Amino acid sequence: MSEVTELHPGEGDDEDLRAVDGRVPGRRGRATRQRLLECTRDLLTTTGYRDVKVIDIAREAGTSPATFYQYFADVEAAILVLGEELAKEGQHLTAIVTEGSWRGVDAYDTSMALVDALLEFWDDNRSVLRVMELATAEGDGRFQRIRVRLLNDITNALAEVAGTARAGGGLPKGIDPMAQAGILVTMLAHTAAHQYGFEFWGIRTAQLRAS
Amino acid sequence: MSEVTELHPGEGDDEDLRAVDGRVPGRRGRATRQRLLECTRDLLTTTGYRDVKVIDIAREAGTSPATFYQYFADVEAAILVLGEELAKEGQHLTAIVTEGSWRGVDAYDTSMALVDALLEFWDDNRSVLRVMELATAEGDGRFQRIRVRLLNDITNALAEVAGTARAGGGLPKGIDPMAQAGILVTMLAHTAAHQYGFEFWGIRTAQLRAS
DNA sequence: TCGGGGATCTGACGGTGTGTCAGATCAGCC
DNA sequence: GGCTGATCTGACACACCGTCAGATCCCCGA
Repeated sequence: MSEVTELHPGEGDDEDLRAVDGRVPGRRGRATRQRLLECTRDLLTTTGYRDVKVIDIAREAGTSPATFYQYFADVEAAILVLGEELAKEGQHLTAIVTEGSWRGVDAYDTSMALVDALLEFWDDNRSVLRVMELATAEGDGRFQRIRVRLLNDITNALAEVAGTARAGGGLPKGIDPMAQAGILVTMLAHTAAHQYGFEFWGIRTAQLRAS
Repeated sequence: MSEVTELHPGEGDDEDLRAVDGRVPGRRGRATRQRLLECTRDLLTTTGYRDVKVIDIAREAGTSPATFYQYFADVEAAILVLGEELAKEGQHLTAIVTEGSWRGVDAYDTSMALVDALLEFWDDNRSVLRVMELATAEGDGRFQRIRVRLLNDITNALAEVAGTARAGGGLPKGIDPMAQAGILVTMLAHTAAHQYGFEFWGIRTAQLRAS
């Protein structure tokens, strides 16, 4: 559990990304694809999800719509990839949980660090994440899977800690750590999203977490 | 606080709904408008938010796109109205809080009733509500206002109860009841949305609420 | 250095959806 | 029946979608 790599065996370093026709893109192609992705993300923060048009992404990226379709089936597919990137990036958060100290007073600091990092992460990527929420809620399995993967990394780590704490008598038994951690994360996310007295919740949940 | 009506003075019985050109619709017009609204809701449960097209709504309602635009500026405007309807309907939930008993063992039952009602409400209207969530997150003030109004009715009631409980020493002080209730509701909503062991959370939050 | 050939891009097109008129249709009333 | 305002819609100009075939670019071997 100390290694961060190789969590999803079967996938290579890079996803087997391939253009629409099944070809494996070269350097130039990957660059274009990346540019497209970044423009998608930008537009997503600028414009509402419903108003993100392929043509705008292409224009922004200095290319043509046809090129976009060379790499993505539709806008959602692009956002999906952005989500996958986030899932990877989110593993930094796991590190905080696994590497931090959860003994005694340290637990509080670790909690705070986690909450801060979580909030910052969500804040930086809210535009993508909220689409993920919607798509998941609408039953889109692809997004659902990524969402679960993203949350799972954090959740697993938390669950482990919670398990330890429970063993020590600090936490009540019979509470599914998964569900608990999942809700906690969602809660934090929404706290961040809706700006309900930040500090307050940061502290409260931190205390809760530290049990 | 025993009356349910007249919570928003200044608004008449019906909103001053008027067609695109400023006219006040008659009987037929209102019927068409309503039909359009229902079809919008239907399509929203059937199709993804991004794929709800005016032309489909119109077709479904047995009318033409032009007619739709007679009553709504765009699809979002229609959904907004659906949201307003929900805000009104949601006041039933308030009744549970204000009219239920919060003394002793009864508090548990009341909690359960509230949670059940809340979950059912969210479940029945999730398609509209999740659009509200997204639009709110995207900074759309109109949706944000409705969302707040909807939550506020419940939140206010809960906050009052919480205040009472606090006076009785059952709850810790220093916790903003607003924030608490708000999060609670969001939490429940997401619990419902993502189907994390329903029963479990129902019980847990109920206990929490009953302090 | 100079092609050759695959990788990459794009113009162009048919199809669908948008939003707005002006005019057609309808419903209630004298 | 015929008038009048309310309601609806055909038609249009415009925008976006998604897909080709072919143009362009770039790498690599000779």
